[in-house]
Amino acid sequence: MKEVLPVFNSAVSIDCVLFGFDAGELKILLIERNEEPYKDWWALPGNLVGEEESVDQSASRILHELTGLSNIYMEQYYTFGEVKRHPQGRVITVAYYAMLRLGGDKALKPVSNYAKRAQWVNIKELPKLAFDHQYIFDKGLEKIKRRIKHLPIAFELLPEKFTLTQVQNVYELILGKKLDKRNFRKKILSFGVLKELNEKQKGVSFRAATLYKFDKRKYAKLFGKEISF
Amino acid sequence: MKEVLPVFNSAVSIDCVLFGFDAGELKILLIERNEEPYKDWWALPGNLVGEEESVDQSASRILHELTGLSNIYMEQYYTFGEVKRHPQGRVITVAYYAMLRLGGDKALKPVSNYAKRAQWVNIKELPKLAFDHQYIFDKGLEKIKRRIKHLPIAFELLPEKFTLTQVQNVYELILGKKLDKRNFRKKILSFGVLKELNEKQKGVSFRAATLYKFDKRKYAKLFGKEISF
DNA sequence: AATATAGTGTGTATTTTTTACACTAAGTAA
DNA sequence: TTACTTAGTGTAAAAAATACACACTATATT
Repeated sequence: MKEVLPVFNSAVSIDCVLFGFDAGELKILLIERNEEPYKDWWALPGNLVGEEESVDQSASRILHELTGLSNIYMEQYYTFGEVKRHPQGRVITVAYYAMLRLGGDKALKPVSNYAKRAQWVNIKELPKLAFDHQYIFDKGLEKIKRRIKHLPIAFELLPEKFTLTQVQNVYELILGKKLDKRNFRKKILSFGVLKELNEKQKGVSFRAATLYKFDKRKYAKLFGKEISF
Repeated sequence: MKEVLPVFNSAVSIDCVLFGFDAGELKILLIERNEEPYKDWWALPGNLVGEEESVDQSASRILHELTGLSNIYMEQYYTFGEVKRHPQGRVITVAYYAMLRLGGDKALKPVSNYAKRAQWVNIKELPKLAFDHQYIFDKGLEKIKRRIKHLPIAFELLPEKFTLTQVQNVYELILGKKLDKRNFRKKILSFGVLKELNEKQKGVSFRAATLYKFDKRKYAKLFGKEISF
């Protein structure tokens, strides 16, 4: 089949902005490159799209290779196609983001050979990034800001059981501003996707907060409805 | 440079959903293909991305080739990357939409050779489309539905001078539902981007409506703010 | 000249949503 | 027992969204 259509015009890659919430900070996963160009620079995890995989599959594969995680919801948000964005040739890149629960257990799996190592980095302390990755990240952050106002995606960053204060922290980190506690709670509970548990936070040296769980069934029904913060 | 990176993994194309409003109907521009595959089928206008143009430039070029129009705001909304979407090989396509003023004067320019002809078609009466173009269109329509609730992009479809009823018609066609006249007017005027003119509609056999103009300066300031319908 | 027709243009009351704002309760640690 | 720290709660005011109906005006028709 390729005989008919082989106008080589570009390679296609995927880049992923993987958000994680840890120790009260919003972080993304960066890799330290082990190859030219930009050897030794930090970059968003990414790779070329395989010939036998869709772009969505490619994004999942990259996530899996880096973290060992599967079945994570990833959302494509933009395709970056400037001619000169890659110094060694034409590469158009499709950007995805995902929100990950960083359980202490889920350490990163061995990263593939194109990277020396991978590391979670606070989004407020990002190093200089390779290629146009800073720009790709900026657009991704904008995207989830808009997104979190309409859908409660923030829960995907939290452990299975969480306190309302934790949820509020995530919102504040993503939106970059303080929210009123009472109004926030009213609103977030009004979505009807949180289940209060008969359980309290443990190991804190002050009054323990009630734990909540995220009700995936009800959450699914929310898609399509619009909600705002 | 290409020596280093020539992993051919896909061709990249652009497909455009060009919306126009004409004779009270919401239409898109379709072309009738003159080449295999899907010869003689209707399809969204599209083409391969050139090696020396960004994907945005490519979208503008395609629009220009088809309509002779330049300087139209086009928005990229999704990239479709299923492996089998093109029967003759791997082609990943980046989809854009634009809203066009269909002045009677602006007839379509000669279409490029890959199409026999181009035609505006009511979105409610689309023929069977080539490739996955029906799906690409569906996603585009969803996108502008969401978009029009937050930004008054509908004006881009209207002639320079228009009546409030025309604006309402566009909204109703895009959203696919009736809106209350009084509430609609209140809302649309509250955006502060419409200038009332000292002029009335002409050539109608009933009470003539007041004409309005769209204030681009104020419109620009709206970006960033959120507004809803 | 009178009338029919078809779309224009307008206001108010009700409900819902958003915002602003401050204190008491509970648990831990000293 | 006291001091400390975070959890948890309600209400009033303002703003936004909704529901709803009739008179006006320009033309065409008789």
